[in-house]
Amino acid sequence: MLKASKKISEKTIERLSIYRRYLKNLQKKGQARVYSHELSKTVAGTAAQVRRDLMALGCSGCSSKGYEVEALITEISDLLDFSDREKVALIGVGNLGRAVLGYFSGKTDNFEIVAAFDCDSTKIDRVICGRRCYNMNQLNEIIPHHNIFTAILAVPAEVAEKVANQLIDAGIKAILNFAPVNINAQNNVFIQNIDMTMALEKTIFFSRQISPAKEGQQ
Amino acid sequence: MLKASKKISEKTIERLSIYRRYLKNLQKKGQARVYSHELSKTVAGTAAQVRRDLMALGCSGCSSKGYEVEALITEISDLLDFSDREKVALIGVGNLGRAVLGYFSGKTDNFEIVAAFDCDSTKIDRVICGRRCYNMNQLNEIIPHHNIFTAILAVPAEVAEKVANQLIDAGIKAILNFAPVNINAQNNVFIQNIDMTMALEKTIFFSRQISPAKEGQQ
DNA sequence: TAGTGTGAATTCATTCACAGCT
DNA sequence: AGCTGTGAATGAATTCACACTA
Repeated sequence: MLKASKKISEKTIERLSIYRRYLKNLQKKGQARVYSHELSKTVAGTAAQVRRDLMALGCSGCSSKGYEVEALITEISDLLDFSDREKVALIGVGNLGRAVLGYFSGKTDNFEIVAAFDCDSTKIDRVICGRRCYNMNQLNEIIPHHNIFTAILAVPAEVAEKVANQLIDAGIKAILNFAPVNINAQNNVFIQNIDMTMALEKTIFFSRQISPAKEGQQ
Repeated sequence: MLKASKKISEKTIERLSIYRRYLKNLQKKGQARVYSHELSKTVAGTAAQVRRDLMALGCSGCSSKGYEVEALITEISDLLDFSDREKVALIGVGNLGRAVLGYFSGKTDNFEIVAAFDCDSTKIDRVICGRRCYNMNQLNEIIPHHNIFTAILAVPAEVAEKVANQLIDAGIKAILNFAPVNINAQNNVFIQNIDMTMALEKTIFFSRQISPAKEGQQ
């Protein structure tokens, strides 16, 4: 866990996550090796870009007949994963929160949503998608107690910043934010936004543009 | 509608969408003017970046005491919107699709999800979140008939590419893709990905890094 | 005085192009 | 022959810095 590894760009981290998902599929199918040009298709990029990304990783098991699937998965996982199953909290169990919970349930092996929180008393203490829903005022017990450092924020925009600050006080170090507002986080906290409205407006915009190019990720 | 305007970058389009949302809030509150440094907070950017973005727009009503809120909204809307309420189709009415439908219902005034599609016969012809759910094999009638050019793809990864091609055949020009696979679209079609698993893995990664910076949008 | 507009400088990401390996 | 590894070139996005304006 003495990772550190000088400086891998965010863009590269994003692509490594996508490569890994694809590699795991290859592994399931029994394919032992991949070429960079094959991986490049998963991110709509070039082979050279893939090689650069893998170089940043430390690259390892490279030969002139492609990369070893299993070695790459191990390398990427060494970088991206800290514990076997990273614990994540979900804040906000409305439509979107429940969908997110459902979406991530079962289909992954390197992280897990272990607790959900809401302030709606009709949800508290109920079990939703297999997760117990806690009261927001229990944040300060449960988050440190379970050693949770990552939270998914799926609350209304009006309260997002306030809740984010509560999360940070409780020890959260990174937030995946679905609320359509910027969270002005103090340093030392990472905010990743998923702004669905912006993404859809952008998509609509390009639906009327003449022959634009491909694209990747918000 | 003879927009064209040489070349506005994707990043700028994204930010303009975000500025507009914020500007509409200001307008509701009755604020008539904004400074670039105020807008910059909505995207975790700098004032200079905002001014550049607005310059790309054509900028208009700028003075030395900030920008006019209403004029900016008009300018941005002239660029981003084509019709009053752009029509969008939703493909896949599972958990995620329903959440997306719920998320966008009512809360917006410049686009609307007018049709939903699924291949699950228990959903077809039912009304879900106020939208009639059609059979996938009706794509070719309904999409051209309603002049729909934008689709939200919320189907399982295994079928995403196949369905995307059906959409393109039906006349769709841009796709907001939630499936965790790259869609290898022919030219002239725009694909915007929202990869929630990648976004969460990235967030988890940074939860353990020492003091990283802020961030915007997938 | 406190903002905007913008050329120039900088930083960051991607692609090229080619040597080296199998 | 067809891949990888990588310095060098290019291109895109951002920030600097300062003249200009009300």
